[in-house]
Amino acid sequence: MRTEHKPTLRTLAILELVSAGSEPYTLTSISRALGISPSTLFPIVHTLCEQRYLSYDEKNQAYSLGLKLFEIGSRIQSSHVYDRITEIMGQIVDTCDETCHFGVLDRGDVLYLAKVDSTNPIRMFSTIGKRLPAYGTAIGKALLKNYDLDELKSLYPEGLKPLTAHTITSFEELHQQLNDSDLFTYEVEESNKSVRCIALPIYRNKAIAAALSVAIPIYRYDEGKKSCIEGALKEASIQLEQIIPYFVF
Amino acid sequence: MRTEHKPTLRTLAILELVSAGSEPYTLTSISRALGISPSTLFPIVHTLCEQRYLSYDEKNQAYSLGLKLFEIGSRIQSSHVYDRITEIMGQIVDTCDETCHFGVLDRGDVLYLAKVDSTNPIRMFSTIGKRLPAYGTAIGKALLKNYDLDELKSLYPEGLKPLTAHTITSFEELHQQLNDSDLFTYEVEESNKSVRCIALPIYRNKAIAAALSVAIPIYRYDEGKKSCIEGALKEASIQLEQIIPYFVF
DNA sequence: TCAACTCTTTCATTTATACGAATAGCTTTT
DNA sequence: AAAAGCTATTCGTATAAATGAAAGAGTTGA
Repeated sequence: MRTEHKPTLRTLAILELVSAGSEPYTLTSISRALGISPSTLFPIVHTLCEQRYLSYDEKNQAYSLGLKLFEIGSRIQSSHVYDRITEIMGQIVDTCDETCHFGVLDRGDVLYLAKVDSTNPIRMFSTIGKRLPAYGTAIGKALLKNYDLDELKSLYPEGLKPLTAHTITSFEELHQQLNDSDLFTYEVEESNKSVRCIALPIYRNKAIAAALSVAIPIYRYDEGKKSCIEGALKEASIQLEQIIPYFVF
Repeated sequence: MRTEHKPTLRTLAILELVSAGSEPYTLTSISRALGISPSTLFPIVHTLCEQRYLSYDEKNQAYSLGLKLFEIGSRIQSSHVYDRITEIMGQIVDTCDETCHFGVLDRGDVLYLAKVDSTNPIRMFSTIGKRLPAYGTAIGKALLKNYDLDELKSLYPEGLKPLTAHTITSFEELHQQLNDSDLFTYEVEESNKSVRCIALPIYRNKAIAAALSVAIPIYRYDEGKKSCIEGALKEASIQLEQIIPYFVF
């Protein structure tokens, strides 16, 4: 399993570069950014345009992200399983009226796949596709729950960088907290100021496949809210674990 | 502009194949589907896995869609412009309480980029990323408005296939209807039974860049509803045309 | 008006990939 | 229990892509 394919790497590097940047790129700016000569890039970029993975503005000579990736990416969201997940998350929001997230672990980061927010339904999906270091979030801690100390250290070779003043930065403290937690994991202003989170893992075949979390503005938090959320999360996790065998993720 | 790059085409063909199919693929099944030898595919597919564009289930020896494409695809939805679009669409829904769509023309199809539905906010995005032939939808007609007869014919070389019993299947009739419409375009059960649609184009530099539509169940439709929707659509289009210069699409 | 600059595009040679044949591991069939 | 299916791999050679240099094409500035 030590095979790398340079043409594919080049193609993907272009897509990532263009999708990450807010400014459109020219062929030469892509060349500069990737350290690949324009003559190499030329046919690749043209093919990407032809296949609508990139779009080219002839007037400004600028490449930007095409619609194909949007289309392919949204196929995950169009699946029946995805509908079921947001439906189940909706029940939590109906009960507790707080924002609910669903995410998976991706190389040490939480990747947010779904979000339901009761107070502003129009902007529902604004954080979908975003990522945060797992150690700094409740949902991430749920995903890291079964990691031992060495695994944690190898996941973050550069250490635990703080996201806020409250972020856990010691591997030992993180591991201790993960060990101490039984069902739920918690976060107190560790990724966002003035926000608490409660999360729990979703299992598939006795392994953690995903996690669910609820975020609460700190001023709205009390013991009643906590037990309401924990009840709703537990109930939702039971339902999710019934459909999760069919997950793509 | 006649340059094609086979390695890139192969890479993209794999991504499209795996993302389109509901079943997971093996290396050999990808090989069969694309007519490319497994030994060629081998390093490409491994690289795609390494970069998380594909994921590999070692137990079942099955490749499926990785999370990277979801991540990149959702970057369009995370943009500030996208937020603004859904916000403006939300105003239409607040006024008329009917489902609102936003889409662009993509090779003869409407590609739906955004949707706001007032009655079932949880399943908001279920049709995003989907596509329909433009000639069979109000939103598509808005996008085709400035096409002349020859352009329409070359866009659909295989003719206008009916989606329902009411779909327009004659190029002449379609072109006539596009010519007759002044601001709004209409659809009466041409793509979905029991659904009417009203749409209008969104302009950027005097060219049609996108379109907005509202769908109404036929039993709920009357002249009052029609004028309410047309007023809301017109108002929204003015706001959209102010932000549309910054569109990626 | 000319020159300097940016970007895209082409071309011949070096360099890397693509292919079929063959190997090896695994599961199901006979 | 042997064989006939699958599957993922590896290897040597034919073939195709990558590269830097150089040429167009268009734009900005003096």
